[in-house]
Amino acid sequence: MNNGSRPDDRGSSDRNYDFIRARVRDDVAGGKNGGRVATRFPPEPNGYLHIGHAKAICLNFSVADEYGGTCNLRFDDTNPTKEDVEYEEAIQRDIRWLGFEWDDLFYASDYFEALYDFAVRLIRMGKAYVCSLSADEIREYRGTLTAPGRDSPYRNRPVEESLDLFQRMRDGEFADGEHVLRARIDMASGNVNMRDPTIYRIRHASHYRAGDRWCIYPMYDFTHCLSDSMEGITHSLCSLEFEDHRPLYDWFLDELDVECHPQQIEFARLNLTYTVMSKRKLLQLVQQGRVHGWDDPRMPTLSGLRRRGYTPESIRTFCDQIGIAKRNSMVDVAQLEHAVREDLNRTAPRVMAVLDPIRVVIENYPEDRTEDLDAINNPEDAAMGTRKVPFSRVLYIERADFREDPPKKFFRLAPGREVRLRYAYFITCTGVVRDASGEVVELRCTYDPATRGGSAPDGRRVKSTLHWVSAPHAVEAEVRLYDRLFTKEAPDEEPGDGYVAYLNPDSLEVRKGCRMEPALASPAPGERFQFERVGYFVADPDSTRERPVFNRTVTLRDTWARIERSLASAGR
RNA sequence: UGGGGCGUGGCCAAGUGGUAAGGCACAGGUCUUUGGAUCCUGCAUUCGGAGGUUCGAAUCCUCCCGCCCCAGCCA
Repeated sequence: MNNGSRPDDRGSSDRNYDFIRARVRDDVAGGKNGGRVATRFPPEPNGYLHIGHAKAICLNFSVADEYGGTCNLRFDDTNPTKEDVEYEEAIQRDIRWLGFEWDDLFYASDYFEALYDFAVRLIRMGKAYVCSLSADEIREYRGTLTAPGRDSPYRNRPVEESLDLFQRMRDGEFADGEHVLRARIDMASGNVNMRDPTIYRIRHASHYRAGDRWCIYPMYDFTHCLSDSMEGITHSLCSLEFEDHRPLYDWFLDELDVECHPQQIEFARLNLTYTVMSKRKLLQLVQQGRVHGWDDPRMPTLSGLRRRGYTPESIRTFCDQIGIAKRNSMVDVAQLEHAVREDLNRTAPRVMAVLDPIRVVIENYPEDRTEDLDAINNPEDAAMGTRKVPFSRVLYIERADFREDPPKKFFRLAPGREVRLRYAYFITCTGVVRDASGEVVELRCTYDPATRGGSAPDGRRVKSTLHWVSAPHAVEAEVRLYDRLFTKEAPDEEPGDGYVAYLNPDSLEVRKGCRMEPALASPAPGERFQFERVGYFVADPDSTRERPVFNRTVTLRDTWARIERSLASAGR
């Protein structure tokens, strides 16, 4: 295994063991499987990976890594009508991006021949039979949650007849739905999964990998456990809803008496506030055009988070912090945001960008003069060095950083007030210029030449520091401000497709005409920055030479916004 | 008396009979050329509820309550 090794990998650390790691640790200590650990991540290539999958990916790859084991990637591609190579490729890309590399790459579809043989063996043993009931009839015979089912009239079909029928199913002699192969278990079981489950169905559909070689396809329950077994998986980790399937998983492996019998262990899947996490709903958002694609930065998909500017490191840290347990839970998205902020604070270079510019003229600064001032690239990391930022007579600052009539606790620029321009000078506002409608369109200021670099020789202090951009040197850019996709914490809890009603109409705000320092002229797509005092941003692939485009990953913690809010609610 | 799970602070989550870790959030304070970051402090007399066992219970027993999953020829 060769994933990005982290400083805080378990092993020798003082971290707690979650119940799965505790179990693996005990199995290894007890010499089970010869002390070998083998896991796998088994997605169906029918959609894009999301942050919930990241939890499973981190678990499987990390557990293997922590015990010197292996972790495979296996595509559970047993339903030709839903799967596509586009999804397969996206899944591989996203796992690698997250920082993991699988030991072996497998496909359930490569096991079709072996799986067919296992099915034939079950028929010979009298443990499976071809059933010719219709889908509706099978449902009817299955009984209900509280009433036992009834035996299919085909349940005692002679072995030879089932064998013949199964062969002919494979040969394409029957139409979809005419027959099905069923395991012969117990129609009265309290566990509905054990009531003679279907293990093969006829599907005259071409498979994205197997082409038209097959017209019968194995079902998940049958395929999954045997695939795990054939791969020598020791611990088969999956989500809670498969708990009821474990007896069936075990039944197949026991009846077929295979060498390797993996232990299935279930854990709770991840739910995040203000988003939805089901592939079906995400697909619907894409298909209905409610977002711009699987990689829309508002999506909880890994490709969406990547485009949003999330780092793989921050997602891994997040997965580590939320833990693994069996109770259904809903993690606050603030926890995810905390993880990126923490990572980006350490690694993102600082730059100055004005998202909602207002002109500032420094009246006592010479018209034709330009200075290059030194700015620190990252105060958290001196090794990232410094850069030069041009300063001139005409600048832009953030419109929100000026108030003609400043409220209490507003420390920024106001008439007669002196503030610092970061890395530049102290300036004092001397007046405003209005347009015909009376709106302030320009600020007039003076600067103190003695404060070059941002500190006053006389020890004079100012209460705030503003970011700014020199107008003649500014790069014009587009900035996309993203917010949560839904207005409700748990849109998923709405019945049916009710979640759509809670889409946040303000989840995307496009700002054009933003002004940035020259360092932002031609960013590489995916390059991340902290716009000082504003937030973390990433260059979007839509960027062009003439017009860079940035996506807001997450805002900085904003104490002023909080004060403003409490001031407002205090009823002034 | 269908089967299978789960209940620890606002949100995650350790804890497995010896007297409630940690993270997020929140609230104060420190520091600061980002109202960022940092650092400090506070934040469950109590573990769904009620009984019981015990010197001692979130942990063991009994009963009760609540929530989630399962009746695809999906995974």
